[in-house]
Amino acid sequence: MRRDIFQAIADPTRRAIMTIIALQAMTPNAIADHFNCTRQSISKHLRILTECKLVKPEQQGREIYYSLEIEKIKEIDKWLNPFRKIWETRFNQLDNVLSTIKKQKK
Amino acid sequence: MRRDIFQAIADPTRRAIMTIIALQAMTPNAIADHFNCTRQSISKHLRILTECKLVKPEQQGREIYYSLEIEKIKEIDKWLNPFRKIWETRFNQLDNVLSTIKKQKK
DNA sequence: TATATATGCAACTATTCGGTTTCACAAATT
DNA sequence: AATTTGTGAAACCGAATAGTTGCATATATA
Repeated sequence: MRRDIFQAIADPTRRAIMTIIALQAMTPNAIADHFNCTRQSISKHLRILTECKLVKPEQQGREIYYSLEIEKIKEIDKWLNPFRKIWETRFNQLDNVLSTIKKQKK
Repeated sequence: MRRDIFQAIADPTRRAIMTIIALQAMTPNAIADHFNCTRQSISKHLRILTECKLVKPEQQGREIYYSLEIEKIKEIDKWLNPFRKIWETRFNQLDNVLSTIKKQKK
């Protein structure tokens, strides 16, 4: 059972759940209303998201409110960093090329 | 056959391949040297990465050099944007709290 | 207390996934 | 021309995945 954030966000339904509860915490039933699959299926997705800490359950009476653990999402951003550096460098290089052309025009 | 970037980066081997060829384009054989699985397995991963445009093949004689398509990776960054807004907002709110405390100390 | 509601868990199923082995083909080398 | 080298594709396999149905449990409500 691999269970890391990358595998978690691979599923489109789970990404959708993340988007929905980003705005406000919600119960599994309320979440399931947004999809045309069973509540149990959503429950399973929530378990996976909870296991890798992308989501946090909070019991309130017999209801459980799930909310986004925004800190965990930063890990994806962190993974992007080296690649971001590459595209920023390329952008700067393009910038240099453009300013060189500008100078030549002068 | 689902085939989007999120499913592509879900696999750790594929993420490793991306990191390796980020520095310089490489042939499948050269890439496979970094892993203890068969070249064919790497070839399969490269097919998936190519299909969703995260990687670009360039034939050179009988060799094929694979390089990173950095532009495509930006799509993940783009997906992160709404979440980034959330954590930036929270950071600002924390910042406000801190400056309020500071003022009170004065 | 009896019933309805909210939820998670287990068992099952079809499909997908990552890997291997085997093969085919084209380019380089002898 | 024969052989070696670099590569992709197909067939197969075991494990994982996403979904379902059915059940158990706990909290609210009548």
